[in-house]
Amino acid sequence: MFFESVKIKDVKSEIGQLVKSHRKREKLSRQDLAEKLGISRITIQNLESGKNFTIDTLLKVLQYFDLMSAFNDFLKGKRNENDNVESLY
Amino acid sequence: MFFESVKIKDVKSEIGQLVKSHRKREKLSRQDLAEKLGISRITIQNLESGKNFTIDTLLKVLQYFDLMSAFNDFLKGKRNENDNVESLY
DNA sequence: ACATTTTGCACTATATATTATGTAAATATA
DNA sequence: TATATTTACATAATATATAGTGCAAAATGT
Repeated sequence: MFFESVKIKDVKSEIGQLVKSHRKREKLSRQDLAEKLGISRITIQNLESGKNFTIDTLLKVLQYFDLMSAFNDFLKGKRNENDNVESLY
Repeated sequence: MFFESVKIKDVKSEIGQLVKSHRKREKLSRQDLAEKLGISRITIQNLESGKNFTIDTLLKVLQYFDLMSAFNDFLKGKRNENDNVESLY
């Protein structure tokens, strides 16, 4: 019995799908979204197609689609989990 | 009445704190962690101090601290939420 | 107190993310 | 079908993330 591990490549692809899903939902072309974020359409293309990209690029996109606060909460939760591990015993 | 918005800078700082928290918990120096991930201590320093960095760097760290799968689930959840919005009505 | 390790912050060099542009294929629209 | 728009994939130039190094300050351990 073993568990398939999620690969870094998989997570980058998942991010790409997430962005594409939200972009399509608002009927925006990559060019449209890029202009709203002040970046180039090539960067959106790279992000959506699983290439490497910077955290700034990701956060600009999450911010535009109102996902940044949820992401921040996710991070806080994981930090608190960790901080409280030994204090539980 | 208004809500304070989370800034991109804040989220990057939160990531830095999360990484530092997990690293300290395992009593690793930045050099130690960097070697385990095959990157430089400078990159860990930049990540922990709120500078810009790449998604590859973040995912290597999350993978090491067993947070990558949870992050992937977070992304999947946000994609499914979006995909199901209009099909609900 | 002392020695050792870790961290913070310079600086420089290298690797690569980002941008701009062009072109062909794919998709959408009339 | 015909037209317009979007996307995929190159190339080349620029901006910046990453890496290597040195050194002083801070933290840690004995």
